[in-house]
Amino acid sequence: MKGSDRLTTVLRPVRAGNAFEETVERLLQAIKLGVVGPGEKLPPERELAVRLGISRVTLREAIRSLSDAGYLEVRRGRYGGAFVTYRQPDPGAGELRRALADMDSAELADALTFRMAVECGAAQVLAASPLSAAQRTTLRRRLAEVNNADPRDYRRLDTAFHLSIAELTGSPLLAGACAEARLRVTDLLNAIPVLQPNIDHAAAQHEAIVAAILAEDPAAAYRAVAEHLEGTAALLRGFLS
Amino acid sequence: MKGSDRLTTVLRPVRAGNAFEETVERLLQAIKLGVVGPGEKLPPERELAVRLGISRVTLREAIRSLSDAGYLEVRRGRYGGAFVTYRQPDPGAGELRRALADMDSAELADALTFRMAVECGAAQVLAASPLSAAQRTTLRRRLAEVNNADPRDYRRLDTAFHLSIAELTGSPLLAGACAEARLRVTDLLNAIPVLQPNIDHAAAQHEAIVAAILAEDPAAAYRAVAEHLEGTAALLRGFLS
DNA sequence: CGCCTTTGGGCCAATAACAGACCATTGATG
DNA sequence: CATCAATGGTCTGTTATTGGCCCAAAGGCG
Repeated sequence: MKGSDRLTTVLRPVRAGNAFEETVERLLQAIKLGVVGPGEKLPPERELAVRLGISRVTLREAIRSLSDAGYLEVRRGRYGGAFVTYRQPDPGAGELRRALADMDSAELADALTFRMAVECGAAQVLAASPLSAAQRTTLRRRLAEVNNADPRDYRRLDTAFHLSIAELTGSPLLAGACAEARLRVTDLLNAIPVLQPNIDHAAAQHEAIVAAILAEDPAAAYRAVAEHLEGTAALLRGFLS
Repeated sequence: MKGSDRLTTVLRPVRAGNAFEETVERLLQAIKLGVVGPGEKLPPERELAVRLGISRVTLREAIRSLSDAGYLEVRRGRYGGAFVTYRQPDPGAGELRRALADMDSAELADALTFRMAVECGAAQVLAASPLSAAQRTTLRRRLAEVNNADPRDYRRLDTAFHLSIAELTGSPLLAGACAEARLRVTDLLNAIPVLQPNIDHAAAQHEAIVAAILAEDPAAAYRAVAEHLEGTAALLRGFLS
């Protein structure tokens, strides 16, 4: 990006697509990030439409298309709803190649850079502020959850852990940015096989991140998060070249 | 924000308003951030509509309303266009109070936290990567521009300096996030009188930021940016209580 | 069993937004 | 002074999106 491209930075597209497409994308995010886990259901259409700021008709079209694509199963009547049927595919090396093929290298670099900046920033901000007992507890609980995760739930709880850090700062804007960042690489992350050595390694790094935040040491938090993210980033970049 | 509010983080509104409102907002950003300075003109309608991803009709309505509000002056014919007439008001203390009244305290805290995270992250990412000669030059030039700024142009060049850091990372997502963050506090910043002691103080901090980045020292970059932003943040917070 | 509540399903009329074609104005330039 | 190219101004028909209303299914409860 050239320095003179300031116009491009600010005068960028006002909307990413039409309401239908954006809604599909958003719901897919919720599903793939595991915000709504397998077997759970989305909020009722009427409520969800309000949350998303769109009409119920548009929402229903989006749900319909996700249901056609096999992500959701819709049931009518009381206690009905749109239930998540999606499970992360068990990834092989081919899976990752395929996922990477959907993304060009500039886009990948953008996403990785963005994620690095925003997650490091969030962790430091959190570490730089005095933490309440409740915040400490939440952080420790999320950490314990990832560490005890069933391998099938690993990605979901890992995401939950990372997002919690941003949410604990109390800034919805920051939490949204981290969710966005995570999302840009989810398909890739989900395509990486979850192996025990990787989990152990990540667990140690997660511990370091939490320790730095609890110690209210921003510099250490930065180092811990940067190291953690650099790991997967390097792995993904490696597959591209 | 409660930890269980993950739904709120991801299932947030798909669009902030209708196309017209969002367009007005975006153009106002470009004007207030000084991306298009006083006397300069916006890109031609046809081109701008493409950039913003909206129809020309909608864009024209937005331009019309900004022109009615006195931000723009539209001239027809070749070499015509929408020229920026807006100049930042010379602020007094009352100005700041008024600007703060438009924002509740949660919103302000959100914006300040977001800005802190995202600008610190950007500076660190930039400092953590090997810099090209061109990048170094751009950075130094922007710094010199702020330092030599006519007081009337100070805010604009200050914004340019901060945005450059994010842009130099080469990540449009990150640059967009920084622009967004800056924007959330522009009205407040513009309402703070620009006094010589403040300029001198900021200049020293800007020097420190650039020095840290050029030295490729992320930790120092974090400290420098955090200190710089904390200054204005504390000032603004002070006015609220 | 019959009713009630919650939830998805369908439909319709009104409005927003768009794409594209064409007109009008203006200043430079030959 | 006539022409041309770039630019804003206007119109028209089409598509997307909305809000509101009512229907249909399904499970719980008296």
